Amino acid sequence: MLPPRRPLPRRFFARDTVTVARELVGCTLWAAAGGRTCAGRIVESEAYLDERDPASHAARGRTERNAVMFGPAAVVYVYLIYGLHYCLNLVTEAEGRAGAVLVRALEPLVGLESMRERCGSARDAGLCAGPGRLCRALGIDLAWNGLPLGDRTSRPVQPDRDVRVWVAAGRAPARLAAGPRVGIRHAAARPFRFCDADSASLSRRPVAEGF
DNA sequence: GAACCGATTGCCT
DNA sequence: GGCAATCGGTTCG
Repeated sequence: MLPPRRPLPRRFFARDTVTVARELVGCTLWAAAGGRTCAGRIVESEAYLDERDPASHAARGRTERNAVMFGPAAVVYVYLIYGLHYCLNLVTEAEGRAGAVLVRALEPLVGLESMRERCGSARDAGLCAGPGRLCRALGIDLAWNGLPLGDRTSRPVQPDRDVRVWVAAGRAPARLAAGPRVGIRHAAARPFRFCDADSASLSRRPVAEGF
């Protein structure tokens, strides 16, 4: 049985970033590239705020890289990390206030053949377990930055390449875990990471503390 | 400008 | 568990 496909409205994203991050767990992320459509259930997310959040790219104001975080909600923010991986974020909040949710892991649902092809050897449950792996599995790169969410709002990234990405409803987790964000030093205590505690596709296990 | 480090991953011991 | 890969933003001189 196929997962829900109808896109969530922009107003879902134009809210408090922590609320959006929490409610995204269980939703379905769709991504189409080069005529191949993939989807997965979001099982792990993290909230990144504005100047109030030292761990956020927006902590020190607007730059060329983080500009989309300050724009309208329901837009994709993609950036290069460690010089070799991409991270997918979904912009939140009203226009003018920075905010985004990092999508850290998916349970693969649709297009597993394409994911396997892009990722090489990995168990199916681990194809999208981690922000970098997820982008690789779905074919997401810097060219997607600034793309509005939607199943019709495609953008010809290159003459022969057309991409689209959106989020649909899904199956809410039975046990939603919250805890500190992964791999950050500043504001490390804030419980801005959310995940489905029972998923086999997390980037890492929830730590006992705070769950 | 140079040095340092990051919202990561995969391969090494 | 340790560490290299590899680039851009930030900080410091």
